[in-house]
Amino acid sequence: MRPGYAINELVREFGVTPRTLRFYEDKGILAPQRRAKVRHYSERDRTRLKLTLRGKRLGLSLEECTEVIDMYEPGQANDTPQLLHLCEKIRQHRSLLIEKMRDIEDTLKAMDEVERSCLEKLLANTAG
Amino acid sequence: MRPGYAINELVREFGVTPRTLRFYEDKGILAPQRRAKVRHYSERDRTRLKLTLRGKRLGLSLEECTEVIDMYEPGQANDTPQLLHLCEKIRQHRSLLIEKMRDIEDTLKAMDEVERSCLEKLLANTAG
DNA sequence: TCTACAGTTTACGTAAACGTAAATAAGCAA
DNA sequence: TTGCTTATTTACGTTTACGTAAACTGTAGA
Repeated sequence: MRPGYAINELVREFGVTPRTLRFYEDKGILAPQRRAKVRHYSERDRTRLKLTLRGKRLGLSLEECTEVIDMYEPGQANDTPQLLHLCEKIRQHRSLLIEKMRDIEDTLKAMDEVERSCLEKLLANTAG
Repeated sequence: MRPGYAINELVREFGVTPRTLRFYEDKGILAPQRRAKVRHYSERDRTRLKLTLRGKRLGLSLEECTEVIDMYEPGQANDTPQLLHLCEKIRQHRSLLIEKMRDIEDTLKAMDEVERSCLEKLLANTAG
């Protein structure tokens, strides 16, 4: 039994349903081997799943997730035009991520404000 | 003409369609006044729209967005149980945001790696 | 060998977030 | 007032990302 994962192992580890894994397979995100119809996921599958779920948490669509994953697995992009194209895609995704970062920072600041005034009111309540 | 916004002003400013604004109205996110059937959006509407779109960029559903917005507009939450509940919601949302933050940082690091190896290859190409 | 059970396939269903088309109404310019 | 443009309403359509039910299969244990 080579290192690999049954469907239910990934299901438990990542808190998704089997349906989700099969759906991702349909979409070409995962490509488990079969031993008599039964799926066996590789380390690479697990990584791609992890990256996909991370992308989803950031609001990416599955298609965008695969785009990002494809950037991580440049495979054989060795000629100059392809490398330049990859660089450009990286630049774009990075600026999107930085925008999200700013969004989060702004939201966190605002929430700190709300919490502060909330605590003040609570203090006033216990004092009164 | 009091300070306010026509539907097309918001449409242009935020790059959404009128349909989106009407949809958000249906969902109770926006509540423009009417002058003979025509919508006029207030400053508050504009702010709520802005916060909604920010939330969407972070992968929140519209329902989650309204939850967050409601936190910003605590209105009259003055009794202790409500204030405590608000504090708890803040705590939860904050931890979600921090998780997203980490996701972004991890992704950025990985992308930096990919870019570096990409630039190396490019350099090798021009050198060869 | 029987069976319980985990996994698979097929296919229709669903919720969210709008898109789009058609008919109607309102505002504005000449 | 006519004509054009913009806004509104109604309602069905669409995409994404799965959920869910039904029927089948493979396999490990009693």
